[in-house]
Amino acid sequence: MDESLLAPLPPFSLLKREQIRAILDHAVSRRADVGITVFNEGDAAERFFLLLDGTIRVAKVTPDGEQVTSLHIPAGQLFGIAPALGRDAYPASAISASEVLFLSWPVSLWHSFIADYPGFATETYKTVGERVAEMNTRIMEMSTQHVEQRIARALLRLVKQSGKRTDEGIEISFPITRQDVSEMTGTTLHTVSRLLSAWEKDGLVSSKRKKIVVCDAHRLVVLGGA
Amino acid sequence: MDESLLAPLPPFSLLKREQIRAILDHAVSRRADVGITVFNEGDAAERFFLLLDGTIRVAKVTPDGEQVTSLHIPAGQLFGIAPALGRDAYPASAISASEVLFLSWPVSLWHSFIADYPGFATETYKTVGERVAEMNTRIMEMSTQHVEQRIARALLRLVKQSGKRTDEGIEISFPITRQDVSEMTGTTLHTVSRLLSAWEKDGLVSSKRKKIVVCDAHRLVVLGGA
DNA sequence: CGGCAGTTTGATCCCGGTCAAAATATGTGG
DNA sequence: CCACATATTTTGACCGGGATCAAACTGCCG
Repeated sequence: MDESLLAPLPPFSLLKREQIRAILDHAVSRRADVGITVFNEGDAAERFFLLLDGTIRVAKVTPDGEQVTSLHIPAGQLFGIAPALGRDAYPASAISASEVLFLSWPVSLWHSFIADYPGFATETYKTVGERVAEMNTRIMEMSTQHVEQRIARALLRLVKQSGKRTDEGIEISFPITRQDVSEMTGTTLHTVSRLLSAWEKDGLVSSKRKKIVVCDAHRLVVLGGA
Repeated sequence: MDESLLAPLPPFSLLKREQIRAILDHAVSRRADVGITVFNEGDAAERFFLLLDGTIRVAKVTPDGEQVTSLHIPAGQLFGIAPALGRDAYPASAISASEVLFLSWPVSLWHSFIADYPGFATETYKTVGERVAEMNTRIMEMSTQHVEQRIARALLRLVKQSGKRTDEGIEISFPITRQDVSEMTGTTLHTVSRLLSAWEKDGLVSSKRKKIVVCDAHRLVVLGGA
């Protein structure tokens, strides 16, 4: 495990090489296939995590078994940072949305990280702030917008966060089903399917099984409502 | 301004009397009538606040002027804590939902508060954590539940947070209109009105103009879905 | 080639939004 | 204290977006 992996990431950007080395020496690394649950909502928050590669889906399950995806976490970000918010249980589950590679540390180290490494706290809370802002926006969207606009925005968010340029357009870099999109937007896979079909006919997107490519982001933005 | 006002509040509970005195000496206090905007979404985050009395409504406005209420803040809590999350602008507006009394400090003091007063940071981030959890729940509700359940839960949340026992039941302690409830639940005042009328007929609630009393919380919980 | 996971498409229904209007409080100035 | 203006609430009629139900279709993997 090389220090240069962590050096460019926000939480560690202000640290010296030997500090990063010390942090790495305490880390446990793990790889997981797509669809693996890293931790479950309600579990005792015993570790916190850093995603090195892949995408993590943060979801809650309703009493009657329906999934609701509240957030996607791209490579390079911390996740499962319950201890930073004074919680002793994870408020949601973390599931790999692709093959993933991540590090983790016991929460007992959290306070020493904060104390010993300047900038670590600041940078961490900045990502918390971004996620709060994103959740706030989601709440606003769900309250006021129609399904079509919500799906358009959801795709744009994914594309911005983890899109890969291809010759057709920008592709979402992890496998994603209609069902997944419906869980992000509070609809049904049927509605998502109908909409994507229509958009494909218009040349807005192009999708295969578990794959979505946004061809005309600009028109999608318009659909989502300036 | 007396130190004993702050002593029992979470962010200050671990501090010594003279520390609280020092904090108070830097504070500006202000009173405001109902409906006053304390700060606006997008404003430069120059101060952070502590609500001493009353209730604050946190809201965003959609591009086309519709309001969405994302949170209610009860007396005793910090608000406008953008600096804690590394933001330089407020992500939402704060409007008084009743007559309010609050203190505020310039953000420049934030870091010294954190550095000088043990427990202040921890307690602050704990409330952030609670709000994140609440927003998460809101997102889940909006995704999966029907209007009736959402309104039931919204009322229960308000009643839990700032309910006052009366002989009829538990009363929401600040003036609240059908419109307000609709902005919390992403519906229309018409639907809220119809529902409250029906519930009143069933003896679940009792409401006057700008006033809602929950008479049978238990049955409301059932309506909201275990 | 059979079977499963994911997708598409059609038909139908109903919750809750929208439009419209009246009824009821509250406040204000004369 | 009354008359009028304004804010809030109530109620009815109607309609449409999107959920639900149902069934067929299309890769893809063993």
